Amino acid sequence: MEESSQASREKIEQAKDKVIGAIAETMDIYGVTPAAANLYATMYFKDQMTLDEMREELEMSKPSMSTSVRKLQEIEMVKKTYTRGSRKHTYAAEKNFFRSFMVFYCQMWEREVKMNMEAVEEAQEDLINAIKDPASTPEIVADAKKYYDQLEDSKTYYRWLSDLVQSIRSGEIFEFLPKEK
Amino acid sequence: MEESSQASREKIEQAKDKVIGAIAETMDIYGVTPAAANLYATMYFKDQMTLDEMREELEMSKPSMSTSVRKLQEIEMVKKTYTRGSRKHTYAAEKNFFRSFMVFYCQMWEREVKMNMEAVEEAQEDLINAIKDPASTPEIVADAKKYYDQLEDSKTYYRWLSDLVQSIRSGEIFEFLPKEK
DNA sequence: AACAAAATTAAATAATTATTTAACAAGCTT
DNA sequence: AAGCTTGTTAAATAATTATTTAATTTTGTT
Repeated sequence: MEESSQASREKIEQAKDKVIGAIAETMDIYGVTPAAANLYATMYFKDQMTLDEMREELEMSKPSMSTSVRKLQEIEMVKKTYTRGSRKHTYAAEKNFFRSFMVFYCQMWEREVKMNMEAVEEAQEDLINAIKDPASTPEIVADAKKYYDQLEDSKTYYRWLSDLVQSIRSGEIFEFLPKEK
Repeated sequence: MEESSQASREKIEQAKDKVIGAIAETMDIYGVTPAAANLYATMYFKDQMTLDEMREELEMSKPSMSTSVRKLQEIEMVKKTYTRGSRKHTYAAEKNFFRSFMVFYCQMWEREVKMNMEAVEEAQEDLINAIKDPASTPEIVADAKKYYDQLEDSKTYYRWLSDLVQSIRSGEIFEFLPKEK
């Protein structure tokens, strides 16, 4: 053994690896590839990294690191950092989980609300046409009304989800559910 | 044309298809296969369905319907219904999106909190050992402390997420963010 | 402007995941 | 209990997605 302090260094590495493993494993939630999940978890304990350092540390190809970083930037879990002197690009992990939560879920929920609300509105138009059409039998009208009401009901949910997004974005939610208790 | 009311029937089908398409498309969020997503969206406009009706309607294999239904049951977006008389199993879609939201996200977030909290607690133990170890150099101790504090900070987020789950489960959140405005 | 280094894109391969067909097991009905 | 219907499991195939190697483009330095 060249130095007894090496044992402590290893304990630290072990500790980090436990957390890196857990974060990477739960990151499938965020719809990222295993490479991106591992990368974020690794970066979580680093100040900043270049693509070559990532490749070295994860033992993966540079394009894989490049696409992973881009994907992580999209959901704002990684930000580009400007380091003068070095001409390599440097990137840093967002370490504030609250911010990651906000960006990721708000983005996702807004897409869901937008897409589904649009479809619902269009569908309701069609249903109204069927209801108003004099050629429609009473049975058809009843059916159309039933679906119309079901869709109208679903809008309550989409509006609520939209409100939730607003409340997270504005930080209002933390008045109701404080970060520290 | 055998009956002019057919045009209205078609308008209704068109309307449903728009919503079915949108729901199925946004359901990748819930980590289900395309088959399961399509199935749920289709069931959303039906009272209840048997496996054979699903196979017929989606033009897919019965085992595919069987596994899709099971997956949807796991996240409680589909429930088994008991229909006397028929010996075929029948299933119904959960049509209350609030309930689906609750079950899905609470389940997911609880898993994330549990896994990551456990890893963090274990890692912090290791770090304390490194800090207390007399063989550790001052540099090692400083490093270990830095990581310890970072992990301690992350616990604030996990506790908050856990509170959010509680608040959704209990319905308390709807006092702050009402369903209808 | 020319060169070198770094990053990205494209094409090919590898790995994973979804779906189907075929075999099996469980559940009713007579 | 035998036989038919329904549902599930297992193995094989198909489709998709992730990753790599190779080629190209971009960026910065001299």
